[in-house]
Amino acid sequence: MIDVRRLRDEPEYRAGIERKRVRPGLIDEVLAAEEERRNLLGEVERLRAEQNAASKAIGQAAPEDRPARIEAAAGFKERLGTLEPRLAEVEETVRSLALQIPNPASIETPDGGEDDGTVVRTVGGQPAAPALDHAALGEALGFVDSERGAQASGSRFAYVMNEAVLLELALVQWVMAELVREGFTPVVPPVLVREQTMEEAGFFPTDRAQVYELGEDELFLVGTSEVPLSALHRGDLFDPDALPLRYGGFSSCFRREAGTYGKDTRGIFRVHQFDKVEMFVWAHPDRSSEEHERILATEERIVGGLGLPYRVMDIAAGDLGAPAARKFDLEVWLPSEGRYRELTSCSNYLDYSARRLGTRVRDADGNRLVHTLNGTACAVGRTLLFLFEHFQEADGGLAVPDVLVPYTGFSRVEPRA
RNA sequence: GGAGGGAUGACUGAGUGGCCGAAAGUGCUCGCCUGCUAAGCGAGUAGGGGGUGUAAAGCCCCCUCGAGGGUUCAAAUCCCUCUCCCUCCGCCA
Repeated sequence: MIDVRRLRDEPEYRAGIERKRVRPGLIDEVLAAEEERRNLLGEVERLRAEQNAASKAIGQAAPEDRPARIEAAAGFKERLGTLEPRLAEVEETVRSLALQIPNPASIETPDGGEDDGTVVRTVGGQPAAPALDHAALGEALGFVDSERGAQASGSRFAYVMNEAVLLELALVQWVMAELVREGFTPVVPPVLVREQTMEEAGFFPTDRAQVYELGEDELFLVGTSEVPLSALHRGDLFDPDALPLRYGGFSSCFRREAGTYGKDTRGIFRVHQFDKVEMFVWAHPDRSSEEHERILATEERIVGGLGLPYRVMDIAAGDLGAPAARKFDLEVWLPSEGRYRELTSCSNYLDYSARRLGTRVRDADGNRLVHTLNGTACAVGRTLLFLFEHFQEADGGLAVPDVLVPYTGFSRVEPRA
């Protein structure tokens, strides 16, 4: 949730919002509702003050004076009875409008939309396409069965099998070990959460269409472990030296992929269910930018450590998503498509999510909201698919990246006869 | 699934209708004391919001005792619903 006061008082804050895609007029609607709220609030508070004074006087009055005073005080109750519901209504209006407003883009974030991100750096080359693309290799080596997946669960579901599973487990273990070395606390979080958790994490109402819902139990399947990780410190008040707190969550992720019909239909590039190791950091508000750099560096160490060629993109304002103020993507070269595709991503939410969560840090001049950041340590399925192309060998076999060999116990998968 | 007990400030914990935003203790801050440290002594110390200040300070007010609603002139305290924690029984591993 945004800071409505800053929206009112700081032109730069408003400008950061306007650089994202916002429905015209929305901002002014919130400000108008907020002004009405404050006017009503003043009235209600004045009445309540009078009522409180009258009630207090009754308590101190002699018993024989009380009946008359009680009768006189009864009037407040009635007047408040009409004003308070109006105030509640206006407050709800402010809230529901404010929830629709995205976090302002950081001043460093480039202008524009999907195609306007800037390349920060490029690491590695752009190898030619191998004999089989990732989907064909997955099928040929018995790694992926999309057909049976579709029979069991529908399109965009797949069985991952054989050595691909061992590769997945190796990836998770290696990545987790790297994170632990960096001071991250490993977590396997709940993947079903309440609506409130979705909202406080910054996903509802804006991304509700992407989320699976279990109506019977009023629970939602998370699209990333970022959601339950954010709930881990809901309402907490930290001492400054407790920060930063770094968590590495491993979980399955579920996404409806609404609005992606016909996109990325081959293989397991875009599926409804995948496993992911996610970084989530609670940072002191003065130091979130350096934490962001640190998360990015960790992502580069992981992707680079696997030997995948990539480039780092500074994502443009219009492409950030509601909660992020700044975001870097790591795009890896996908030889079969001859272009870079997103593999990991890291965002700084500043106080956007922390405001709803009520997570703060003690500070010399008052308590402040903490900043939250998150980044993909390893999107397992998609990482596998890049390996299928980059580590494919001339005979149709697959080499295993050196860093994973200690975890797989084998260094190559032979082609099938 | 059934029965009961509980949730109070950073933490422990008292408080059954007005004198309670809340005893006491711990922690923390400042001061005193003290070769150093520990201990001791004194004072202060909840959060959020609105108003008034150019700003900071200050001042005034409102809300908050798990969450939401209700009763009452008045609720931490009484009633209802929800969430979470604990104990017992049953069921499953």
